[in-house]
Order: sequence, then C-alpha cells, then structure tokens
Amino acid sequence: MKEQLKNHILKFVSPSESELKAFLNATTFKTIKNKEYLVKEGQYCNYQYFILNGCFRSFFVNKKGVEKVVNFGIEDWWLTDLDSFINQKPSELNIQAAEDSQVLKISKEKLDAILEKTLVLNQYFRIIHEKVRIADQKRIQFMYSLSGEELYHVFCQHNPDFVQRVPQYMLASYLGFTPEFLSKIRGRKKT
Amino acid sequence: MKEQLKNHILKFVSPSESELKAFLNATTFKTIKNKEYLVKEGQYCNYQYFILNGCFRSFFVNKKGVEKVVNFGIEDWWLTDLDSFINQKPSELNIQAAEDSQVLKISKEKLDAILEKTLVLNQYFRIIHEKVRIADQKRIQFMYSLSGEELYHVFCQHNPDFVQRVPQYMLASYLGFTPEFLSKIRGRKKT
DNA sequence: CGGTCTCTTGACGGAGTTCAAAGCTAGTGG
DNA sequence: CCACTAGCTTTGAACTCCGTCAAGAGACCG
Repeated sequence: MKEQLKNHILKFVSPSESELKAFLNATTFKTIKNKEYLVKEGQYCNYQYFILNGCFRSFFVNKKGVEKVVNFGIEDWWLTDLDSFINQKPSELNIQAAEDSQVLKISKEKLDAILEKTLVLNQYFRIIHEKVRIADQKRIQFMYSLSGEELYHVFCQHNPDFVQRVPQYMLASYLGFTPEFLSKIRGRKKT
Repeated sequence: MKEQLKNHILKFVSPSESELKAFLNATTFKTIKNKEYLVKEGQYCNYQYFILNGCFRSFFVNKKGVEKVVNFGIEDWWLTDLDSFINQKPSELNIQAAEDSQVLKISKEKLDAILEKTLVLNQYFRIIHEKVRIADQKRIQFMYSLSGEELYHVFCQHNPDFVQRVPQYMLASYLGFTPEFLSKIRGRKKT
C-alpha cells in the first residue's frame, strides 16, 4: 500500500531508489474507523498523515461550544495540525475520520532527520506546501467575494462527488454558516 | 542592503558562504513608490519579492467592481501571487505599494535553478511556507469564530503598530467588511 | 484655496442566525 | 421483522449583524 505514496511523490520529484526507500520505511500504516480521532485538541501532534483512502475533517470548538470545520482531507492528501506539529505545542484542532480510513504516518523526528539531508524530499514538501497555499488563497478569495448560497453552489460544482460523502452539517460548517441555512438553500432552487 | 535578506535566511538555516552568495546575487534591488504596482491583474507574475522596508497590499476586484484586500506584506516577508508564479498563468491579484518601499526580487528561472540543487534553500522556503500556512490557519480560525467587531479588536491588539500604517478602508476590506461598518465600530467603545 | 481621497453618520433593507419543534433515516436490540 | 432510539435534516418566526445608499465633514496636496 506504500505504492500509493510512492506514486504521489514521483508525480512531483525524482528521488533515487534509496532515498525513496528510506522515506517509505519511515512511515507506518494505520487503520482508523469512522468517528475516531487522529488528533485531539490539547494533544501534541507528533505525526504527519498521508491519506490512502477515506475521509477526514479537522475542526475546532469555539467559545459557544460549536464545532467549526476548517478543512477536509481525502485520498492523497497530507494532513496534520501544522502549528502543533512544527512548533511542538498542544493542538487547537481535532482531526477526525469521517469514513473508515487508512493512512500512512511519519513521526516528526524521522521526518526532520530525513529533511535534514535529502534534497528531493525538501523539494517534495515544498511543492506540497505551495499547492496548499494556492488552494487556500483561492478559498479565501471565494469567501471574500461570494454569498453563502453562491459558495455552496460553487463548492457543489467543483466537488460533486465529495458532497455526497459527508453529512450536510459538516459542509455547512466548512462553508461558514449553519446547517439550518444550508437546508434552506437546498429547499430553494428546485428548478 | 542584501544584509537584511542574509540575516533572515540565517535565522532559519545555515548555508555555506558560496550558497548564500549565489542566492543573494540572483536577487536584484528595486525601489517602488506608494500606490505603484509590483503585479497587476492579468500579468504573468515572474518574480518573488522580499520586502526590505515599506508595506504592500494584495487585492482583487470582485464582480461588483469592489477591491477586496486579501493580504498585507511588510518588512521581511516574501510576497508574490503564488498561483501565477508557480503555475505560470495570468495573475488574479494586484500587488500594490501602500508606502514608499524597497524590495529584493528574484526571477522564477533563477529561483528554480537554485532550488534544483541547493538543499538549504529548499529548507528555507519550505520553512517559510510552513510559517505562512500556520498563520493562514489561524486567520481562518479567527474568521470562523469571531464577529466583525471582535475581528477588528483582536487585529488591533495583535498589530497595534501596523494599524496606523494603512488607511482604514484597506483594513476593513482585509477583515471582510465595509469601511462604513468599521467606522461604526470605532464610533462605539469610546470609553 | 479648490479638488480628490478618506472617514463619519444615519435610515433602511436583507442575508444569515437562533431557537424550538417536528419529520426522516439508519442502526440496534429484542 | 418490528420498535425504538439517536442522529441528521427540514421548517418557520423572530431577531441581529452588517451592507447599501446617500450626504456631509475633514484632511491632504498641488
């Protein structure tokens, strides 16, 4: 199953066989059931996770006790609480499976050791970061220019398959409004 | 003036003298007056900019013709339209000086050539990306959990100095609301 | 001084929230 | 195979935050 991560890496950089082996060997396989947590608020997040299959959401709980979904993760995405992972502080986020899932995980110590000396893997993660930053940029642009209703429709157009995979209340939270409002949006627009 | 970039790099990684020289020599100095543009919508953004001093805003224009500020940049920040720079497509953003400023710029070709073979500079940019992603993450958390008024007060507390440097209407746009509303917030709270 | 750019103020309207109740659906156990 | 529960979605009425529009007041710069 590490083939999948290998293929992902080869999409972006060209490591030697030994560099690839060293990295893949530093990862370990993990199965996780729907509703279980990879990371819980308050814990130190010492791993970075590569999603083989399944689906996750990361969220935090605001002062009023409401869960706010800040991100989803699906196949071939890296997922972690970066602030906790990089700066070694307690996580403010929860990362929870939204489906039965499988991941590869790598510890901070092992990853740091590899990044200390391997050019191509620095390139790989640099490129991943670039892609995420570009995606986040687009997301912020959408949030700044569209109404809630428009946001929903654009999201459905861009991710028609994904919309089916998570409950509506998570989607509503991710898009920045309440489940009640999402329900009303869906109520309109019946041709 | 390249000392400043050198010091910034040395905060995060330890390049050899020759690696550092090669990188600094690839950058060129540029002065830019208030209101002038580094990047305009529709242009290809072929440079990454390191701000020596001054202040910039990046913004786009939505369908209604309203300017939406998506980011500010000040001393010791790297700035570019990443999507345009990385994927070589026309920029959707404008980057405009908000003060008389000085920058160092590096072209995509030169940067790519250096990143092709220099470990430490991949590390450096990887670390920069990590920091920006963490900051963006926090920003999204704030946007999801605070009202407009709270956003403004938190921003003022975190950046008391910066608030003085840009006109209020830019700040309002950055925080996601109208200048009129910001003015009303300021009107209250005159204890 | 005159014009442009920025900030303020107020009346009104609308997008989205809150709260509460009821309808659905799927899983669970008897 | 049915009954029950728990979680998810829908619906509606009242309410709030913030946007829109319009008019005026400073403030800065040539």
